[in-house]
Formats: sequence, C-alpha cells, structure tokens
Amino acid sequence: MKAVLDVLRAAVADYCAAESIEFDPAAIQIEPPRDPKFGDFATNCVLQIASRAKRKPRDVAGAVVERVLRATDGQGSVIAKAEIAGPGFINFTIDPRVWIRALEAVDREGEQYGWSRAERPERVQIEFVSANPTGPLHVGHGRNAVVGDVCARLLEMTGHTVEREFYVNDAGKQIMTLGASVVARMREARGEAGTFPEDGYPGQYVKEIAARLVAEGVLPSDEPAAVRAIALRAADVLKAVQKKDLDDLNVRFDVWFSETPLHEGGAVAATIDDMTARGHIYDADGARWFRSTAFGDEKDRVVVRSNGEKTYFAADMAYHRNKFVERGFARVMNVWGADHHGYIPRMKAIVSALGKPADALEIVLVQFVNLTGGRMGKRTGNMVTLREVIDEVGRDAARFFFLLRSYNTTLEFDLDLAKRESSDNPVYYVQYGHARIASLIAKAAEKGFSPPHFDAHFADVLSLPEEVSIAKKLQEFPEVVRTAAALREPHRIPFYLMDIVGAFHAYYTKYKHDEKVVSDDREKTNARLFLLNVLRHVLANGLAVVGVAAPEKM
RNA sequence: GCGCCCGUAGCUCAGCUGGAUAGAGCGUCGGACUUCGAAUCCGCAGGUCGGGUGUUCGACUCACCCCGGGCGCGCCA
Repeated sequence: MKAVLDVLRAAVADYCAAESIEFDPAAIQIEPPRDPKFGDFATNCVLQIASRAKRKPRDVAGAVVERVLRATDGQGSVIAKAEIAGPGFINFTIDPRVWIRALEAVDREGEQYGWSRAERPERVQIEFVSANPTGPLHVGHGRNAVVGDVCARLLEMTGHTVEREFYVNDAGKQIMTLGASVVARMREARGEAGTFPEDGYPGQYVKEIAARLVAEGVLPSDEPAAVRAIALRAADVLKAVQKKDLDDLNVRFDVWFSETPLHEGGAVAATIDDMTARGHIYDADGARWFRSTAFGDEKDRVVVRSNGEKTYFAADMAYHRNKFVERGFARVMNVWGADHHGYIPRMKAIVSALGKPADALEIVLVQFVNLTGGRMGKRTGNMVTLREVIDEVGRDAARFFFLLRSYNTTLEFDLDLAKRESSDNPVYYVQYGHARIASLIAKAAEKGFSPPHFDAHFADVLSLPEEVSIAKKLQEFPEVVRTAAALREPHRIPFYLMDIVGAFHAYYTKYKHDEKVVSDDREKTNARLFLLNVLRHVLANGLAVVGVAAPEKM
C-alpha cells in the first residue's frame, strides 16, 4: 500500500512540476474502492488536481498513469496494473501475492492482532448504565451497558487506559420514595393499616424486599432516618441484583461511585463555593443559580432551591468536578439513554466552568429498544427487564443484538430471531464460522496436519480469488477497530465479522468438492490451514472485543 | 413553539465522516449435501436514498426549508 502511494506521489509531483501546477503530493490518498472490480486501490487525486488547474481530468490522469507505468516497468514492482476509470479515477491492481505475504504479520501478532498504540494515549473514564438503585435493570440499560462496555474495550484495544464506572444515585428523593414504598409493603406484610405512596415503586420486588426485612424483625417507621435506613437496605439489595444482571451480560465495572459521600463529605457544598468564587453562581428569587447560559445552555440552572435543598444538578456538578479535577481524567465519557439529551448543554457548561474544554466530556446517546417476538409481544424496552431477555436469548445473542445497530438509531430487537439457531441469526452465523474452522483444523489433525506458521511460499499456493479476498479482509481488521474506537461506533465490529465470516462460508462451500482444505496435496493443505487458522484468530479477536464467546463446537 | 435522533428494497439495517452502476440480511420464488460441519451456499425479483432548493467537477453523505416518526424542554431525580 505504501509502495503504491510512493509511486503515485512521485508521478504526481513530476507531472505537476512539468505543468507548473501547485499541488502537495502529501495530500494524495489511496483507498480501497467500493467495488473490488476496480482493483485494490483507487485515488481521486486527479479530480482534485484537474479542478484546481482547470484541466480535463482524463488528460491529467493519462499523464500520471503514463509516469506510474514508466516507474513500474521494471521487475519487482507490486503494481500489476494502473488504469484510468470513470470520470478520472486511477485504479491500481497489485500483485495478489502481496496480500498473502502480508498475512505474516497477522500470524505473528496472533491474539494481539488488532491491538494498536494510540498516537496520543489518554486516560479515559467511561460512565455507563448508572441506573437508579430503585428497581431491576430494563432492556434499555442492557443496550447502554453493552455499548459502554464495548466502547471501553475498543479504547483499551487502541492504546488508551480506561476506567469503567457506575454512578449510584443513592442520595436523592427517589431513594426516599423507595424507602417509603418498602415501609408501606412492610406494613401490608404485617397486616397493618397504611397507604401505598402515590409515586411509589409498584414492582413485585419491593414486596419481596419488604418481606425479607419483616422476617429479619425490622420495624416499619415513618421517621425520616428510619425510612432512609430501610431505603439503603433495599438499595443494596437492588444494586446486587443489577450487578448480577450485568455480570451475566459480561459487563463489569472498576468503580461503583456512590452519590451519598459527595453530599456527606461536603464535596457538593465545596463545589458550589468554588463555582461561586469563580463567578459562575448567583442568587435570585431565593435560590442559587448556575450561570450555564454563559456556556451556551438555553437557561440557567438551579443548584440550591429556595427551600435550601441542593438539586440533583448540584450533585452532578460535584461529581464531574471529582472526575476532572480530583481524579484528573483528561477525557470523560457518559453513556446515556436518548431521553437525557436535553442535559448535554448544562453538563458541558459544568466542564467549561471548571476550565476544561467542553469536548473533554463526551456524551454517547443510546436510542431506545423495541422488543418484538418471544413471549413479550411488541413492547418498548423499559417495560421489560434485562433479566428476562438474558434468560430468554442468552448472553451472546443479547450482546450481539445490542451492537447490531448504530446506537443513534432505535433498535428493533427480535427475540424470536435472537433465539433461532440458524444462519438467520447473525450471532450464530459468526460463531458457526469459528466453530466450523475449529472443526476443520481438528479434522486435519486426525490426518497429521497442524496449522503452520507463515511461510513465504504460501503466496504461490493460495491463489484462488476467494483466498486472496479473505486475506485482504483480514488486513482490514485493525483499521476497523481503530475506526470503531475513534468514532465510538461499536456496531462496526459485528458488521465486519459478518462480512468476513460470510466470505469464509462461501469459499468453503464453493470448493468443498474440488479444492478441499484438507487434501492429499501437502502444500495446499498446509497453506490453507494457515489461512484458516489466521482467520480463526481474527474471528476470535473480533468476538472478544464484543465480549461474545468463540466456540470450538456448537 | 424550540432542541436532539431517525427516515435508504415488502421488513430490519449498512454505506468507511463528498466519489464510480446505492449494498447486506430477512421475507418471496428457484436451486445445491454418497465427500473437511446444510447452524451452510448459489441464483431470480425488488430503489424518485421522505420531498425540495442550494454548495460542488461529483451529494445517500454537507447547508437551508418543508413532511413524517421517536424523545426532550421543572426551584423533579
């Protein structure tokens, strides 16, 4: 690829010098064309030069191609063909053996293939899920969890240091509402009179927790301190349930950050003082306001209400000061449900007020999930618990399906499809590809073959177009990972896996009679085992990034 | 009313941050196992890329305006 680029740049530089056109050869890029029939690489640089110099594109292209061909006339060039196409593209076809030779690195890097070093490594904190400890997780949290988790894995894979955090809102009014709900259910369980709070949590789980507390001899009470103590007991139980759900989804956190200490330790008050000293907070109408409009928000936000209570937003301010200042993260990511998008400007305002660039806080907004099929009929995701989905379709299918759409589009989650064990189901399709290769290798072992490491002469043996095509795709993997990480778009990984595994299935079926992988031809058998073994590693690495198993057998 | 996301084949979605004749899968229909895994593969059909202006050599992609769907606009958390 670099060899092609060098030749092209030299040719363009020569042409531009001869025609006295100003153009920086460094700006020239080559990329794989959309359609493989256009060759291995294409460049559109001629179109840019021609439009700037007011020449006809095809004339310019002709002159450049002539120079490229002259430069590659001798032996030893990887460029097999250079031709003009369409409105003025230059397409390059390279010697197919180059793609096979490049597998040397894929083989050598093994489990590390796809990992890379960042140009500027960062210490990134990513906060996700952060569900209130007032109930079980629902499907929306599941999507949030997997998107956040895979973003974290992708960042680690590209050389960043990542800390995963779950923020526990255990200080606000909703925790007292939980407490009041439990107290009411405790009275019911004891056969006492009482009414259930209007805004209470109606779930069955509240009754179960109440029953447990009653059994332990805890007495219901309306004393705020008692209600809070009961609430915290309930929250602990619910937190454990959430943790178990996440664990079963293969999602784990480094830090469970509780809101309460921010209040009790004085961080919220200190943050308000600090912001006041910097002139970002003012008094009006008996309340204290954060001047977020100074940083682009549409209105200022209350941090202390006129009744003296600090708002949830005040705690958020302290929490993000903790992230950026106390803990010194240069980059902070928050994964939120789409319904929170209105909070972005005020959160960015906090960051700006702390003297950090607003870009240092990234918000990933995950759209909603609609469930279809299964036992649930059609329902929106926040009615169905994550637990039900994991139990019904399994961890691997759940994770894969959550990643199957870009997170800024609503996800239609088909439970029937996710359960199906056939190629309709993308997760089985990919896993089956991995298992099928493992099985082939096992079969070969029975005949005394084991997958070899790279050998240069494979380039002469692996000459079927499908083999070259698979080799090419294998080399895209690190770039796919880097792009997915840089754009925070985890869905690119499953799409890549489906693409390359499809190429394998097609290759396998097409040649299963005439050009078998394991045959009497030792050279071909070894070369093909090498190719498939490398492919298996890439599939395993790709499945590992998305946290899905790569089975040997299914 | 204002703001964010979405609108691409009958359905579900990609489209590499401006490139060539817009791609998959599912579904329909028709094919392929005496042989390394048929949990697979091959083929046919299917499109005014929601509509319109503009920028550009070139627009699914960028800008603006409409239309349609989802979500949000508290001294709630």
